[in-house]
Amino acid sequence: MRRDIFQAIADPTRRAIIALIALQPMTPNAIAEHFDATRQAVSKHLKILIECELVKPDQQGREIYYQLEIDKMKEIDKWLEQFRRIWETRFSQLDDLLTTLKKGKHDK
Amino acid sequence: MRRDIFQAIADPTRRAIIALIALQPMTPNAIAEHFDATRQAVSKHLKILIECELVKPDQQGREIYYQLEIDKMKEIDKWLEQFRRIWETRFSQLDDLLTTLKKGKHDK
DNA sequence: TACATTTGCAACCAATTGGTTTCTTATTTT
DNA sequence: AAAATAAGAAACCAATTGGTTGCAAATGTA
Repeated sequence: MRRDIFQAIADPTRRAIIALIALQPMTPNAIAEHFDATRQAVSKHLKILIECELVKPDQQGREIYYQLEIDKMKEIDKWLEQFRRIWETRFSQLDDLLTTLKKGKHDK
Repeated sequence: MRRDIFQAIADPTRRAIIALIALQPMTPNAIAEHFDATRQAVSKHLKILIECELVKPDQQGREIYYQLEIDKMKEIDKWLEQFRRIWETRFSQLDDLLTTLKKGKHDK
């Protein structure tokens, strides 16, 4: 079931879970209370997040705290790099254009 | 069919299409030739990409060139921001720790 | 005008997805 | 020891997905 991080963040509930546990680890029940989702639904999402190593379980007695592996998020950032390079180039081109226009205005 | 950019980039073929047309617009046939995907499959992916405004068609005679709306990619970057803030904080904390350790070493 | 090319669209299909219900196991609490 | 709580696992279901095949429309070429 070849699971990757891009599939993991495709679901809005999963993105909400990620944002929720980014700051502090939480149990499935605690997470479920924050949305109108059942504990089981949250559990299934967590399973997917664990599969692609975006989330790590931490058992504490009978409770399991799930915490975000923030470093894994850098993979998205890394993929974005190629596009960031493009939009920054375009921006500097626009910047050049504006500079040229400004110059012309002063010259007239 | 509430489509968003995160769903759009979830599919690996779609990510490949995005990367391919990022630099130069292409026709569906040209795109299809780059993968082992049929023209129709590519067309369906393009339809999804258009729906979430990540790609724009540009008709030129009987050919249609599809080009990436690079600005739309910034939405992902914007979403990542909250996590970037966290991993940068953690990094500077680690940095502080290393500085402290180094200091101790020099002091002994 | 007839033919070829490029493309979109609709119908269909198998696989996957997100969710539910039910059940079992493990750990607390009373 | 008995009851309550936390959570994973399995079976099931409707909706969506990625893909296919076949067809029609539009544009270009002989």
